[in-house]
Amino acid sequence: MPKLTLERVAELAGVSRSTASRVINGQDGVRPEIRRRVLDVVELTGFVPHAAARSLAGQHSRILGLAIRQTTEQVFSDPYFAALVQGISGACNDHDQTLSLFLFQSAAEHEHLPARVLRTKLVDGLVVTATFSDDPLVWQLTESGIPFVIVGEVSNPHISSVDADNQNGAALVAEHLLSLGRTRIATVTGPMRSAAASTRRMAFERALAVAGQPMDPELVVEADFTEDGAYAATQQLLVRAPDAIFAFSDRMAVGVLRALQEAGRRIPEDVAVIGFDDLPPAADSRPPLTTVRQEVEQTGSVAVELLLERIRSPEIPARRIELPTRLVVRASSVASQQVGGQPS
Amino acid sequence: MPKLTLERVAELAGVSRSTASRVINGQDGVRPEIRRRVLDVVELTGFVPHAAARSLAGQHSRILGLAIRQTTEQVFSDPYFAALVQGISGACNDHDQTLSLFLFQSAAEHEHLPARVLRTKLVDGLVVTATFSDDPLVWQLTESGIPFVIVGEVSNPHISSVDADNQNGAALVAEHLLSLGRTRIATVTGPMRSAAASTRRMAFERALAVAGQPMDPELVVEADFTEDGAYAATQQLLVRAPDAIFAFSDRMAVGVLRALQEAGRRIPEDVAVIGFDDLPPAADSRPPLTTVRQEVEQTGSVAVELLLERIRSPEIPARRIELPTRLVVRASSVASQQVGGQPS
DNA sequence: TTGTATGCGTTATCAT
DNA sequence: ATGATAACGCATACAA
Repeated sequence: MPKLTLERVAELAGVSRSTASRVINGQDGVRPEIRRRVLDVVELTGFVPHAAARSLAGQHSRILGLAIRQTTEQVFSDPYFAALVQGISGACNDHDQTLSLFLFQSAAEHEHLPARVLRTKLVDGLVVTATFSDDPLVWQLTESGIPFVIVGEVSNPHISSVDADNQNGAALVAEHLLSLGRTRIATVTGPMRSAAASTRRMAFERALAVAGQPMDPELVVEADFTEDGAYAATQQLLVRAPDAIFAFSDRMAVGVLRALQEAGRRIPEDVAVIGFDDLPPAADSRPPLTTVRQEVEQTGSVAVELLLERIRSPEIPARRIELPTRLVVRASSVASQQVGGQPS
Repeated sequence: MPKLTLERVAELAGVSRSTASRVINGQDGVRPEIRRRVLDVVELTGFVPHAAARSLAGQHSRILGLAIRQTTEQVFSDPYFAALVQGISGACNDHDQTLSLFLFQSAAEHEHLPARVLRTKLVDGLVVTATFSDDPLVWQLTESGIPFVIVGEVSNPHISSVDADNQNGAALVAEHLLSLGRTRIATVTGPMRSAAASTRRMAFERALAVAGQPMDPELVVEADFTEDGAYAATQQLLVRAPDAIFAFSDRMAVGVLRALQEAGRRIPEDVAVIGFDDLPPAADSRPPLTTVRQEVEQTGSVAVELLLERIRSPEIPARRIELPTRLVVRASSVASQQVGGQPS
C-alpha cells in the first residue's frame, strides 16, 4: 500500500497533483465537480499534507511562535498568561496555525532564539510578550527580519504591538476614587522597568493632578506584581493612613486586601481598594474587587491576527492597537455593591 | 548575494554538499582538516540548516510536542506545570529539540490533535500529561503509531510512562502520622478519576490498615486539587474532629490550613497537616508544610529522554519509570520545627 | 480550467 | 574519506 501523498490523492481522484493541491488549499479555479471528487478522496483516505514538504515548497511553515520573556515560574502562576495564551492559542487554531512556545530560563537561552528558531525558518513569525523598554531581543528580531508583534509597549513605532489602554484605565480609577471623595490615595505599583506599570503610574498621577489633587509621593510604593509583594508594600503604607489604594494588578490587590484586613481596616469604609485586569482573582476576592477590566484573551487573538497580517503583507506599515479598558465597580470601593461598569 | 544554504557553505569551504552535511551533523569519517574548514565557514557565515528541508529529507522534524490535557486556566495556575514544563523545556534544549505546546480548550480541539499534528508529521513524538485512566487520546495515539510517553499513569503496560512514586509517598505520610500518634487521620483527596489521586488514596489507606489503624471512611473527602476546594472540604471535615489531614497537593494543603486556622485549630498541636509535591507553596506557607517531595522538573526531563529513546529505538520495549519520593518534615506536623527529609 | 515541469534545502545511497 | 545523485512531498509559474 503506497504512502498517502498528494500524488496518491490526485491519482485516486483522477486528476493531476496541481489540481489536487489547489483543492486542498482552497484555491478557486477548479470545476465544482472535480473539487468534489478530490475532496471525497481526501475525506475517504484522511489525507493531510506533510508539514515539512509544504513548508519547503511554499513559503510558510504555518507555525507561529510565542516568546514569553518571563521565567517559567512567573508564567505558570499568573492568570494573565493563562488568558493571553488562551487567546493566542484559540486564534492560531482558527487560522490553522500551529503554536510553538518558547520559554526562557537562563540568559544563555536568549541567544538561542535568534539562531535556532529564526534562521531555521521554523516559525513564520513571533508574538513577543511585554518586555521592558528597549529589550535587546526586539533589536535582534528587527535585524533578523522575521515578522513579529509585541504584546505590551514598544518605543519603536515601526513595530506592531497590541496592548490594553492603560492610560485610560488608570484615569478611570483616579476619577472613580475622586468621585468617592477619597483624599489620601495611595498606589502599589509594579516595577518601574515594566512599561505597563510606568504608564499606569504616569496616567494615574496626571489624572489626579489635573483634578487638583496631586499625588503624594509618600503614598506611592513600588511592588513586583505578586500578592506577597503587595502585602508587604501595603504594610509600609499603613502608617501613612491612606483612604484608597490602587494596586496595579488584581493579584496585588488581593495582597493589599489581606494586609488591610489584618490591620483591622474596613473595606471600603476605611480604605477603598482597586485592582487592575479583572482576571479570576478579582471577582472572587472578599470583598469583590473594583478593578479595571482589560480584555486579555482578546489581546492575544488580536496579536495573532496582527502578526498574520504582517506575515502576509509586510508592506502594510506597523501599527499599534490598544484595546479598551473599563472600570468594573464592586464592593471593594463602594459599600452598597453595585455591579457593572462605567463607560470609558 | 546568494542565499545561505548548505550548498553555498560547501562551495565556500571547497567541498561537496555531502561532506558539509556530514560535518554539520557531527558524523565522523571526515578528515579533521576538512572538518575545520567547513566549521570555519559555518561560524563565519552563521549558517543554520533549514528546518523544513531537514525534516523532509531526513526522518525527523526535531520537534517534540507537549500535550497538556487540562484547561489552559488550570495549567497556568498550577506550580506543578511550571516545574514540569521547565524540566521538559530544558531537556529539549539540551537535546537540540524544539518544544511545541498543545493546549486543549474544548472537546472539539481534541479531535484536531491527531489530524493536524500527528499526520502532518509535524512532531517526532509527544509527551502527554497525566490523563485519567483509559483516556481515549491514548488509544488514538497508539493507533496513529506516533511515539509518545505519558507523564502519570497508564493502564496499558506497552506504553512508556514517567511518574512519581505515589505509593511510597502516601505510605510515608501514613507512617509519619502514625509515629506521631495521630488517630483521627483524614484525607482531602483529588478527584478519583485522577489516577494519581486514586493511587495515593489506595496506598495511604493500605498503609494505615496494615498498621492496624484502618481509615475511617467519614474522614475521606474528595476535592479538586484547588485551594478553595480543599478549604471547603476541610470545613466539612471539621465536625469529625480530625487530628491530622493529608491533602493530596500542597495547594490543597494551603486551603486546609486556612480553614483550620479560621476555625481556631492550632497546627500542628490540634491537627497535623501534610501536603504533597513540595512545590513553592509548601515551604512558604505558615506554618511551613510537611509534604511529600516529588521531583517534578526531573520528571519532565526524564519524559523527554524516554521519548527520545522511543523515537530512536522503537524496538526497545516500553517502560515505566517511577521517580523516588521522600517525606520533608516541616512545622505543620511537628512542633519543634525540624528541617530535612526522611529517607524513603 | 487543468496539467507539466521545476525547485525548495537537506539527507541518504551508492559509487569512487 | 569524499562526491555525485536520487529522493523527500508539496507549491507554483507556466504552458496548454
